[in-house]
Amino acid sequence: MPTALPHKPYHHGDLRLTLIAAAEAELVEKGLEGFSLRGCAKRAGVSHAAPAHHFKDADALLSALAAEGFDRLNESMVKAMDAADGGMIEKFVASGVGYVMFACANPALFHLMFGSKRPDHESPRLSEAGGRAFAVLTGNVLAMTGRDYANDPAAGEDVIAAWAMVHGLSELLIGDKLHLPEDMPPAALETMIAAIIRRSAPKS
Amino acid sequence: MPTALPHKPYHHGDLRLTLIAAAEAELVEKGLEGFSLRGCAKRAGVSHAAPAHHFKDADALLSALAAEGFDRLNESMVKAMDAADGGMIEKFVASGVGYVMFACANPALFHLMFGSKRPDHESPRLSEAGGRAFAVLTGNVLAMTGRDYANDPAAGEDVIAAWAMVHGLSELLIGDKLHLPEDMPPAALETMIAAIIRRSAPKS
DNA sequence: CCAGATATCTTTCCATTGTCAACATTGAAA
DNA sequence: TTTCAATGTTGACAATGGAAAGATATCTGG
Repeated sequence: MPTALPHKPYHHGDLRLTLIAAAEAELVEKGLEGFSLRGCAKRAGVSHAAPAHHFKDADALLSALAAEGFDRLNESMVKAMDAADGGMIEKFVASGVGYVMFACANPALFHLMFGSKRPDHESPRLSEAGGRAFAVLTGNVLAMTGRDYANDPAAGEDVIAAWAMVHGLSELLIGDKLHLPEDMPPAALETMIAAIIRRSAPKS
Repeated sequence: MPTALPHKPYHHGDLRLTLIAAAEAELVEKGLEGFSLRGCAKRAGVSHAAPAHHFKDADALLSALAAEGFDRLNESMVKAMDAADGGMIEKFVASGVGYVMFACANPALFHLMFGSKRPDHESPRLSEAGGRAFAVLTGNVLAMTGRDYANDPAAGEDVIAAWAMVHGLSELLIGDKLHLPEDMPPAALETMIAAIIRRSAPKS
């Protein structure tokens, strides 16, 4: 057994990553509206001014967290898509379900990613992560229609319709706007979500 | 006594209504994240503590503003619907376009209404105003299908799909996630929105 | 018509927050 | 070893939401 209790080191080690994790915990617990940088510092066990050495300001920390969120959204879509068996339509539907399920599992993070101006959405890290997630959906839609995104205006409409459907569904579910039966089993919910997303599939 | 309906203040004229208007101006200028109660008071020309006599706290003021927003959303949908000529499908599409256009014209307010937990969404004033707007969409969808909302599960799916589509479209447009051509004329945008909403119409 | 009573507004005060500046500690390069 | 940049800490500041208490205008009962 360690005889000497380790005196808290002056330097944390990897405060940057710890702060991002702390920020997510803070976000989940307090919501974006109650989010506090000092709260994150406290969770990480450092003084209130320590984060400044890793993030320019509170919004920069939220930017990093949002970017991680987009990575995980992307992962959720790809995993669901790969697990789906069936034709391209089913892969498309599955990726959409992955999108919605990510939102439902991470409402506060989703809100940060899509409903807040605090993260710097122009930053390369963030816009590229968002672009990758967007590309999954776009790829699936275009694979179904065989259209040319760059030249065929209808292709853009296909993509927008599909994205709007999964995104709107996510927002309404998160915001608890749909008054679904309380006793609805998760499997039934997922089936319903899939059915609705299937409606937005381009009719080739 | 000229009027008698609500309490008529005297000092300021009607600080309650003035504050709601000030809150909207503050919201539009600073966004929800930069919204400040003291800023509202300054706009209204009163001391920073005056609002407390009309609203329990800042969130209560935002609740009142959100409720007004739902009234105006409702109005936007009904007006667009009434102006549309054509069958029920066109009325449905028009009301959806009214929804999206309201969102585009009032992004900050829309964000307050749907993307914030600060307003008390359980309050009767707010939930009833939201219910009225929801009912317009529901009514149109059911009128198209002739389904029974209470008993036919597919009816609920029709409604959710339609709402998710218009709502998702609104969020994506507001959030500037769709990289639409800069030079796109508003009329073309509206046409595209209508075309996308039409996809979500139940196929009876 | 007058004297509380009441509603409205102001001033003052406090805790919390984000950010800045100044200082302390550490590990690593020179 | 010495220096120094990176990384922490403490202390200060202004802005904010909210509470408390005083000031003032309007209403209401006599």
